[in-house]
Amino acid sequence: MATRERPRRVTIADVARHAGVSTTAVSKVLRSAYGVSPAMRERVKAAIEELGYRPHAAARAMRGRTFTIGVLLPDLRNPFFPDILDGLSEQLAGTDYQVIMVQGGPDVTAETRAIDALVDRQVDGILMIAPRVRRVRLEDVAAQMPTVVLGLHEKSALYDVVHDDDELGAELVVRHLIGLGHRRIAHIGYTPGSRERAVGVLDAIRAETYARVMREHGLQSQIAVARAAYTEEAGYRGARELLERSPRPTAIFAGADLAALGALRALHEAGLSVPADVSLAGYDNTRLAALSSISLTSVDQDGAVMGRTAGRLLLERIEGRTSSVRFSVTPSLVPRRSTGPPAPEA
Amino acid sequence: MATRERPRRVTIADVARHAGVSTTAVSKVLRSAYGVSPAMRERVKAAIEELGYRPHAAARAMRGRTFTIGVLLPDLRNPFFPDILDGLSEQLAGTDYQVIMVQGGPDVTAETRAIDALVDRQVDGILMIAPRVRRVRLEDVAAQMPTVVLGLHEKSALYDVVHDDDELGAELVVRHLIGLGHRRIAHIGYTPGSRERAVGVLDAIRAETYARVMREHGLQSQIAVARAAYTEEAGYRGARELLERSPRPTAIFAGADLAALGALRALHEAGLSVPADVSLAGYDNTRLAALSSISLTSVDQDGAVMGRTAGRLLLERIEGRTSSVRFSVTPSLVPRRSTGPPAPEA
DNA sequence: TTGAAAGCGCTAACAC
DNA sequence: GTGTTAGCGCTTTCAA
Repeated sequence: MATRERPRRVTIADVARHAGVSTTAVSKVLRSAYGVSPAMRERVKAAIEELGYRPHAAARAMRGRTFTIGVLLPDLRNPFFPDILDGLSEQLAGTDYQVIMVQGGPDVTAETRAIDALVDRQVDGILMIAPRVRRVRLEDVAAQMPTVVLGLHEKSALYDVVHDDDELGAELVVRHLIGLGHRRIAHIGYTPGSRERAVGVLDAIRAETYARVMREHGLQSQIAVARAAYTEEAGYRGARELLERSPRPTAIFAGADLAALGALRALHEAGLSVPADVSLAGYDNTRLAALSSISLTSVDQDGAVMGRTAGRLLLERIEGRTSSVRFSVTPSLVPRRSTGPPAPEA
Repeated sequence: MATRERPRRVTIADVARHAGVSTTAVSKVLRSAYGVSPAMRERVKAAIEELGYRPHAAARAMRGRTFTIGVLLPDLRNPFFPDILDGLSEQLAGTDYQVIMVQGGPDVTAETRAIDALVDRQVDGILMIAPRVRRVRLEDVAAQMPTVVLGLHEKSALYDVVHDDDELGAELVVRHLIGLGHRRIAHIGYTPGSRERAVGVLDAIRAETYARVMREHGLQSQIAVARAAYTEEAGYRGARELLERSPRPTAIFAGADLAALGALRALHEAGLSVPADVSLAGYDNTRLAALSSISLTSVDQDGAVMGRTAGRLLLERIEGRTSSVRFSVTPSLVPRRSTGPPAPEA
C-alpha cells in the first residue's frame, strides 16, 4: 500500500459524536428506520451534512445491504447493451441503488470470474445479460442473492428471466428474406463451447428458428450456418466463411447488428454490393443500423423496457419476493435498404 | 430482504476448521505472506479447494485490499472506451485484480455519484476516464486511493495522468482540411457546464487547437463551433445547427467519431453528400470509422496502450509509488473517403 | 512457525 | 425514543 498519509474516512461514530447522539440513532436515520424523533433526525442530518459523511459500503456489506446492483455485461462493444442499462438506470433513479458493471469476456472462465466478483462484493441484486455459464452455476448464484437473467428463455424457480421473443424475431427476418425471393439464405451466429450452455440462450434460439423456418419452406438443403459469436470480428470471419461456399448465399441473416457490421466489412472486401449481390439483415435495431449509409434491415427489441423490467424485478426480489417471474418483449421487423430481391440467376 | 434460506458462505473459519489450523494461517496462505510452512500451505490450499472457498471482498475491504480496480466510464456508447478497457484488462491479467465499472452519465452530479460509489466500495485503485468534475474533487479522491486520470492534460501531484496528444491530433485534422482547400471549417465539441472543469480536458483542448490553427491560417473569421458532448445525439444536433448557418461550412471536424456519426446522420437528412458537399472528420479512429460504407477520416490514438499504461501506473501506486507520472501517446491522422476537396464556389 | 485476539464501520437485537 | 453491545469475515499485531 502507498505509504502516504491517507485521510481517515468520516465514520458513523464521528457523526454520532458531532451530533451528540448514539451510533444507533445515526444508523437509523441513514436507513430511515423507525424510532427516531424528528428533532434527533434533524440534528443527525445536519451533522452528516457538515462532516460530509457517506456510508462505507464495505462495512454495510458485512451486515445488511450494499445498495448495489451488479450487472454482468458480456461485451462492452455491443451497442445494444447500453439500451438495457439506460432502462435499468431509469428504474433505479430515485432509489439509493448504484449500478456496478463487470465485463464477461470471451470465454466461460472469464465470465465465471466476473460473476464471482459481483457475488464476492456482496451486491444486493445481480443482473446477468446473456450469460453462458451452465444453469447450475446460475442457480447457485440465485440461491445466494436476488437474480435476474436477461436473454435466457428457460424458466427457473430461483431467478427471474427477461427476454425478447427471439423465435418470433428470427422468424420475421427469415420470412422477410424468403418473401423477397431468396432461397440461399445463410445465418451467422451461435457458437456453443464445451463448458457452455447449449439450449435456451438467445443466440441458440435465433439459430434454431432460422433452421426451422428454412425447413418449413422446403429449404433444408440450403441451410448454412457460420458459427460465430455476436462480435464484429466474428461476424467478419463468419461472412468470409460463407462467401467461400459455392454457390454463395444470396442473403445473410446475422444474429446481431454488431455481427452484421462485420459481415458488411467482409462483403465490401469481397467487392460485393448490398443488397444487389447479397442481402444482409441483423438483429437488435441498434442506432448504427439506422444510419443512412448502413441502412441495415434489423429486428427491433425494446432494450429499455427489458432493462426497466429487470430493475423492477430485482427491487421486488430484494423486498422479499421469492416466486419467479418471466417477462417477454415482442420484437418487430424494421426493413431497410440492406435487403432486397436476389439478382436473377445467371 | 428475501426471506428464503440463503446458504451461508464458506468463510475463512470453515477452511481453518477443515484444515485443522488457525484462521491466521489461512489468511497468510491467501495473501502468500511469510511465516507458513510448506506442509501447512498445502493443507490449507487443499481445504480451500475442497470447500470451494472464495474470500469475501467486503470483509477484506474492512482491513486490507479488495483486489478491485474501479473504472469511471463517461458513456457506455462511445466505441473508443472498450479499447482502453481491453488494455487495462490485459495489464491486469495474471494478477488477482478485478475491474468494476460505473457509468458517469450526462451531468456532473451523476458523475460525482458514480465516483463516490467506487470510493465507498473501497476499490484499491481508481481509473477515471475523461472526468468532468472539478480538480479539487479529483485530488480529494486521489488523496484517499491510488488514482489515474485518463484524458486530462493537467498534471497533479496526487494522481497520474494518461492522455493522447490532443493538440497534435486536432492540428493534424484541421491542417488536413485546410490542405484540401477548405476555409469554412466548423467544429463540433466541447460543452462546458456550470460546475464542470473548463480547462485541460481533452475536448476543450481539441476545440482550442481547432481555433488556434484556424487563426494561424488567417481563418479566424471562419471559426464556427457547435458546442456538443461527444455523443451521437449531440453530434446530430451540432451538425444541424452548423448547417443552418449561411454560408454553410464545407467541412466539419467532429471531436469524436461518435459525434461524427451523428453529424453524418444530419448531413444525410439534409440531402448533402459526403465529401462532395461537406467533408467530415472525426477523432478516435474507432472500428466504425474504418467501415467501408462510412469510411470516416479520423485520428488514431492507441487506446489499448493508454489502458495498459493506466493499469501499470495503478499497480505501481498500489505498491507504494507516491510520485506522480504523466504519460502521453502520439496520435496519427487516418485519411479516408469522408474528406476531400471542397466543391468549387458557385 | 503458529495461533489468540483486537478491531475495521456498520446494523440490529435488546435493555433501558 | 434512545443507547449499549455483539457480531459480520477478514487482517494484523503480538505472544507463545
